[in-house]
Amino acid sequence: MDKAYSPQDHEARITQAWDEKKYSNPDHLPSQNGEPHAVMMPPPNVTGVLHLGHALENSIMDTHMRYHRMTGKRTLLIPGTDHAALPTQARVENNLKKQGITNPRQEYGREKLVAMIREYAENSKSTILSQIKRLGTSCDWSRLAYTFDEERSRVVNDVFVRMFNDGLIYRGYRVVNWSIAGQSTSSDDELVYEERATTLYTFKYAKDFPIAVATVLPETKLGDTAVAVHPDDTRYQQYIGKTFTVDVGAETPRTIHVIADESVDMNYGTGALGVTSAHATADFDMYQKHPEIGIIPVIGTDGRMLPAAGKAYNGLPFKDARKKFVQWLHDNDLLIEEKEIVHNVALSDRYGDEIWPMPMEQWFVNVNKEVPGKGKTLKQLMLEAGAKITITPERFAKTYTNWITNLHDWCISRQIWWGHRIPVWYRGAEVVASAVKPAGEGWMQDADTLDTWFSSGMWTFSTLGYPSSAHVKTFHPSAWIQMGYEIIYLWMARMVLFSTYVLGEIPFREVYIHGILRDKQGRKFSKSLGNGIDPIQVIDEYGTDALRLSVLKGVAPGNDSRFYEEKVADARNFVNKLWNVARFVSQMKKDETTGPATLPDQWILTRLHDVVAEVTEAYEKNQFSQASETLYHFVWNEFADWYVEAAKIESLHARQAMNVLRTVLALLHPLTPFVTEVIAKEMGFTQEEGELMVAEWPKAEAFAVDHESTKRFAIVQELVTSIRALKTSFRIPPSTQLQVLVELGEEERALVEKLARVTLGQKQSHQHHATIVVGGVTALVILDGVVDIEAEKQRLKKEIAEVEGSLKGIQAKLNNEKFMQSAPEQVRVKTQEIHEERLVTMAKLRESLKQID
RNA sequence: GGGCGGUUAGCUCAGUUGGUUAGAGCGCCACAUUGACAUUGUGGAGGUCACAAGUUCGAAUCUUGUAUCGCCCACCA
Repeated sequence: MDKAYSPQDHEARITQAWDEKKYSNPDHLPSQNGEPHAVMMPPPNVTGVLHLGHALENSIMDTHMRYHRMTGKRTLLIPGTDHAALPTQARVENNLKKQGITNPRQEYGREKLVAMIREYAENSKSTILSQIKRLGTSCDWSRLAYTFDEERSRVVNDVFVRMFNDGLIYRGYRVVNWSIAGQSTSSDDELVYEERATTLYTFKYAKDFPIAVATVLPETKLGDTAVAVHPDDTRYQQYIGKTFTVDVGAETPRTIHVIADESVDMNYGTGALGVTSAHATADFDMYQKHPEIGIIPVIGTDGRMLPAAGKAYNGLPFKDARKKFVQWLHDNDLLIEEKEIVHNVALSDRYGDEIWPMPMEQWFVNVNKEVPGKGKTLKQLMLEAGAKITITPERFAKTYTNWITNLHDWCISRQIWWGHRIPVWYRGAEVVASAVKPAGEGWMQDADTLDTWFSSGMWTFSTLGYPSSAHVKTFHPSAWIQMGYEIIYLWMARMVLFSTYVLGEIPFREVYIHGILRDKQGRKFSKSLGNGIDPIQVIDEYGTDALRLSVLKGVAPGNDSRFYEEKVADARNFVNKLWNVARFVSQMKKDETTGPATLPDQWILTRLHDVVAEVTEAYEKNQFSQASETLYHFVWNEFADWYVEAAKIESLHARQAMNVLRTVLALLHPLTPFVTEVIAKEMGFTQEEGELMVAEWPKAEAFAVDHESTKRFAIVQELVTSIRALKTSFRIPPSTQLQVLVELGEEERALVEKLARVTLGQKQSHQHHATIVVGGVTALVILDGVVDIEAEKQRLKKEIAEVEGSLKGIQAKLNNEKFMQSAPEQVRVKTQEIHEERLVTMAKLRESLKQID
């Protein structure tokens, strides 16, 4: 074994070993009797390659999988990628635009552009898959899925047709979010909001119009059909129900209805709202309530004014129309006020341009219509299902419920080309939903494609060969899934929707929500900041095990965390520590590692009993941070610092070393799979590399608990630490062999002498000494000729003051009747024990001080 | 405007049902080249757990309020 662990020399080989063993495929597990335990990997988007967030996800998922696999379950982790319809097309188009192709769709046409996007997607995909491998993720590659492959497309079409026939998917004329740059709709959940300074104009439609309204988008006001006021507003009550004909400088006069609506805030602005039915979501809702007011779209999908805006405006870009209309208002003395305000602007998250509400014919999923045969709406089904899913941390359950409660119909049609084509066919007035072209001549398929979440929402069963049922039956619902909180709405909710509709069951039993990784300053990683870190580069430098450990340690579920190099370096050091412990153990003589247990053995086995129990519980609860911290501490501060040091003492050996190491490797394997595989093979725990992943999970009961030995060893530890501290405080070089008088058993004596570098019980007569009291044992450290007694006097006084302080608190408790009455027995007994021990310590320290005086 | 979360050592963060004198890593100070490891070892300094009130024998932990930072949602024209 090399002096230091070098991940670069081992990881590729171990990955290959895992590939050959195929244990990640449940059909190749040594035991086929385990309980099925399926987890679906959230498929990374092929918009790009993996970033650190994916490294976190893979670490979480794989640690979970490896633990459950070792406990004997039939584990299945399905890997995959997401074609990410609009985001991917946007990425490719934006790249082309940067290269000077201003209108890629016009330039290349549908077929050619789709081919270009496919090429880009395939490239990203293959990079992503190799990155997942390097992260050590034990997924079943034979079941690799892609949201846009043939199998998944078939499921998408099936489900669409079924929902269409059930009346849950409909085509409707409604206001949707339109991106001019992207020439497509966008769902409500994919808008980003930005605060921008803008001008708020207050004006009247005409001189004789009695009510003033305000707007930040004057050009849309050419399409106003009503003014809404609050029914209780005494200023405007007289006008409610009336109509006014106004000249807005367009070709034809406008008819403005004055309507009453509770949603109008009479204290805001003029207390009246100009209703632009066609270009505002809220206004469109009002139009649906009051259809008599009418709707006049004035802006086209290209961002230019429509003929309905009037001859003077027709064809003008909206920005020019804005100027022109404001000028007209000004010239006609209708402009009452111009005010600079900060306004929340909705932007397309992928194309970055302002979103325009536009009325259009689009496809929607109706969430408020009863599902045939279920007697409930999709919304109700989603709420019910949500209650059956365990979400960690719990607080996100509320987030989910709130969102579902406010859910609107979901616009699923997109006007981009990269994605599942809507399986709807038209011929004249006939409309048929079908995966394949209906029989007969003259059928035309809908030109639009489906929202990407329409396909990824079926991920939990589309990956299992649905609709053929055997596989679905075994592995659905998934046992567990992990995801970032930012996709609870986008993805989790949609998986619940499709699973409850299609299969009548929840998609997964448990959801583990993680936060996002930020940089050292707490900023999000982003392209524009240029603070991105390539996980593969981190792996190249520190190794996969170190990366995995560094993103899991010290992080609570659902919380964001910061990523920086020092953390990875720390994890790398730990991995190297483990390696060196193994190296030491492997150098021990074989006969030293068998035979009756020594005191350090009894102590470490007792500790191991507790550690196995703690770590198992932590993994069971997906407390990855807890598991890694317990193991970090045990391996470094107990196994290495005490047990291995004790093992160097010839008379004591360390017979359980192999046993402890074997157990530690198993416990650590889910977190640090590579180094543990290498060591397991080196030590002969496994026949071949790649087998540790199916080793049996350790059982706490396998390790004998010996409280008596633990106490004895604890005294040794405290004694050694105290003597070392004494040397430091008296500035005595550590190598100085002090004489110490103390009553101890043989094993303890050997340990203390070696570890504290002292000689026990040699010199009986002496002039002065320091006193150390631990666990009822008094040790006299002889200081003749080494240090002045005055120093010890000061040290003792400080020590006594400290013990006194703690005694006070304990005594107050014991003298408190209520404490004695109410505290549980366990706590009381413990407190009394400590009290007695402190009293003894105190007495001995005081006596010692007296002697000096 | 509504909802949620954070505030614990110089820094980054754990702290699972309330129970010894609140922990870790990094950083800092001092010491150490001892036969697994300098990707090291040993010892140490450093915290009134944001603040206030309350519940309790006992609060970092539960309740209420305040401050402050952050996130999400919302049709503020």
